[in-house]
Formats: sequence, C-alpha cells, structure tokens
Amino acid sequence: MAKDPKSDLSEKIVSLAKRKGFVFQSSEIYGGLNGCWDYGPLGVELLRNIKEAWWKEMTSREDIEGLDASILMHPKVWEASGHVENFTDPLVDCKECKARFRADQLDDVECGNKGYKGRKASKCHAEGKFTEARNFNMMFKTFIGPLESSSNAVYLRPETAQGIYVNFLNVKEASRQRVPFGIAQVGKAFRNEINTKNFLFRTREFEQMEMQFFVKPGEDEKWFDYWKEVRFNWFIKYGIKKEKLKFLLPDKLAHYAKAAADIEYDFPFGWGEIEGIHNRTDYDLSRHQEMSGKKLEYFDDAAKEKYIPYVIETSAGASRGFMAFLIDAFDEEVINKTNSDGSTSSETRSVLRFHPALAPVKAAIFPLVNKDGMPEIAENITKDLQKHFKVFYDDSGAVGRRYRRQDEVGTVYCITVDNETLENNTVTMRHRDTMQQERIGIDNIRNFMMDKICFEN
RNA sequence: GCGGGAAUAGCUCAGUUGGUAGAGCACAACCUUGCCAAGGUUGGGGUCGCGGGUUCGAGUCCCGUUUCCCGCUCCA
Repeated sequence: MAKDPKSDLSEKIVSLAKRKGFVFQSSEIYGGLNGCWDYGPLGVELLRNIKEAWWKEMTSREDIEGLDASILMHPKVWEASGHVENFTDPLVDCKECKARFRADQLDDVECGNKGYKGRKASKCHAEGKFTEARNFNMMFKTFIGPLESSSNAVYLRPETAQGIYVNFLNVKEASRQRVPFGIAQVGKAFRNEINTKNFLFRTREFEQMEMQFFVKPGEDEKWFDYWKEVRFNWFIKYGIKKEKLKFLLPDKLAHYAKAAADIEYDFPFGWGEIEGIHNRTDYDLSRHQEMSGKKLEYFDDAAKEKYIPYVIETSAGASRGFMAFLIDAFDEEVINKTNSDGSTSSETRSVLRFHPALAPVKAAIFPLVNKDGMPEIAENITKDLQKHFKVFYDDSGAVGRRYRRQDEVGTVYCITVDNETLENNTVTMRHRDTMQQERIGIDNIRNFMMDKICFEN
C-alpha cells in the first residue's frame, strides 16, 4: 500500500528534525514528557530568527513599542480576563463507555457506548453512569513562595496578551505614544490542554508572538482588516507558499472577541492555525479597569474626548510558525546527471529552502583541499564572518558531499577556497537554491552577504 | 479521555518455533587532494522505551506503564 504522501512528509520532518538537531523530545533519556519538545542547535537558530523577523516587523514601526512582561501575574488579572471563569470546564466521565464529556454539553453529544448508538449522553447520565462533575482548569497553577496555600496561588499565564493590557498606561506614558499604537511582546504561555498532539502543534508550553493594537472605538473594523492583510503577507514575505495559507473565519468566537480571523497553514496533518487576528473590543481594558479600580481610559487631546480604546490583537504561535516555515522549506529535488561513462542517472537532493534571514546557518566555508594554505585562508574568512553571521567551517570529506550536507539544513551559501584563491584572492560563492557558483573577492564576501541576508521591510 | 498502531545503534529498519544483538546510512580518526552525496582502512556506539511476570533461558510470550503516530473527542 502506498504511503500517504502527507504522513510521509510528516515522518521525514520529524526524522530530519531529530537527526540534524532542530527538535528533540524533552527529557528523552527518561522516556520523554508528553507534548514537550526541546530546540536543538539548528532549531534554536531558526526559532530565534523567526522571532527576530517578527520583532523587526513590529517594532521598527513608529507606532509600535516592545514589552517583556512577567509570566507570573497577579491572580486578579485572570479573573478580570475571564480565564478563571472560561478556562474551567466541568467534566464528567461515563463509567460504562469511558468517554469524557463536558457536563454542560451532555444534551449535545452522543454517548460513546456502542450499544447506545445515537443516544444522547444525558440519557446515560440519567441512569447514574456518570462520575461527579470535576473542574478542569486549563491554567497551570503554582505558588509564590515555599508555602503551598490557596492564598499564595498564582497561574502561569495562558496568554501573553494580559501583560500588555495591564501595562497599557505605563507604555503609553513612557513612550509618549498616541492612539492608535501597538505593544508587541514575545514570550512563553502555558495551557494545561487535555490532549497534546501533532508534534509541536499542540503543546502545553508554547511561545507566542503577540501585538495588541489600541485604536479608537469605531475605527476597529478598519484596523482589523489592515492587520489581517499585514500579517498574512508577513508569512509570504518570509517564504511560505501562498497556496499553503488561508484565512479561516471561526464560527465560534472566544469570550473576549467580536471578530476573529485565523491564518491557517496546510500542515501534513491538515489545516492548522498559526496566527489569530482578533477584535477584542474594549473587553480586557474595561474588565481591568473594573477589577483594579484604576482608570484605563485614553484622553484624545485633539478631539477632546475620553474613551477606553478597542484592541486589535495579532497573536502568532512561534512554535507553530517554526513548524510551518520548516515544512514549507522542505524540498526533495530530483537531479538528472550524466555519469563519467556517459550513462545517465537521477538522484535526490534534499534541501531546506529557507528565506535567507530565517536560515539557521548563513554560510559554510570550505577549503577545496586541505593543503597549500587553503585551510588557513578559509579559517580567516570564517573568523571574519562570525562577527556578523552564524557560519560553519568544514574541511572533511569531498567538497560535493559538504555542499549537500549544507543543503539539507538550509545553509544559504557555501564559500570555497580553491587554487584560484591563491592567485587572485577570490572565492566561489555557491547558492543553495540554484547550486550555481559565482566568483567574488574575499574582501567583498561580507558586503555581499549583508545585502542578501537581511530582514524584509 | 476513548479506540487502533508503534517503540531494537544518531537515522531507517531486519532479527526464524524463546537459545550469546545485526545491516545500510550517519559519526570519529587516518589515507585519497578531489567542485556537487553514497572511494579505502580502522574505530566508537544498543542492559532491545521503562517495570513486573512466565521460563533453565525473554528483543521474542503475558500484565502494567511511558512516549510517539493515526482516527474520534477536546481546542474558552
């Protein structure tokens, strides 16, 4: 039976991720921990580059400021945000069919027991087959200080957004920004999901890249549309194929949202959200104003009016983006070649076609052969480039093999010192995507790369 | 959470009716001095996911458990 090409791709990616040091299972020597993953040497470079590309996109604008708020926040934050109330699901287990249901949805779902096909779960409940309803809160709880008592319980943030809302006035004052303006933040968030799945896609610990844009009420729809477009184009700008992206307009909205649009990527396991754009209205700021008793209003000096701003949120998953960029860059190119005896054969070239700014390694430097001073020249080039780029020196085995090894991890350029270098101080600059080489002077390498490997504006 | 599948070297996998753990690739050193992988020699690496049980003897059979994958469920 032929393998499903998508699940085949999925296996290839997971295997490549492990083998080349992009992603490892957490605590692997102890058997792993459900849904937890570690980023290896190349993975952490890619992840940092993605976050950096996002950060540059956001904070290079004059109307967006950066922030890095604490993961632990005052417990009242989560009451105000609605997470204490809405993140808690009362769940019951059916003793007979072992299925778990939300207690408030028993009338909507079918009993999992085969003998009761089509029967509503609530019918089973009537017969006393359910356990008592238990509350499952999706927020991770821990304690401030060594004493484990309810009075010092705090939560690991389930979203980074609240750190921005509670700092709205601080940032506005310190930066002298006027509405409309935004606050950007990258950081970890935690949700105690019932299930994890699909590699990095659904995990309990994850990283968000969030920007909250504060606007005048009434202008929210215009800005919602604006950010939808900007964010969608960001992924394309950094190399995601357009046909692999689409918008999904969820039919069910979160408790805080008036409008939502998900940007989805066509993963091997199906379409999945990599970023959400939400119109959160004045819900969060109003709730914090109410709960804290502190005014979170904005005074518009020009119009002489006072209001609580509306918020347009762009919330991207860094790890989900990581997966999307990795999968999208993956390519197996069939190369037909003519052998020395005149026969022809084909081979597969495995290459990660990352955008240059995202590629974990920017260049590899090789001496063509390990003699005549070539290694020394190559090492000097390496030292010079290291000041600006993540580069890699390699002198092992045949040069063709070294090229292919770099292709497999998406290294943008391979720089080779050869006999001609000894005569005229030029090297070959080999391009990952085309395998074409051009000769440039050693003194020009840095500028050449600076030009090509930069973030997009 | 339910159902199904899987777990043996870094990766992909073989391992017979239960009888001393293998291959290819990868990796390291040396040789080969080469411009697009898979040349030569040598070497390192596995208490077979973990814990019990049956047995003279378990990678192999049984039970439990963990993790991953697929399908449901869930995803405010």
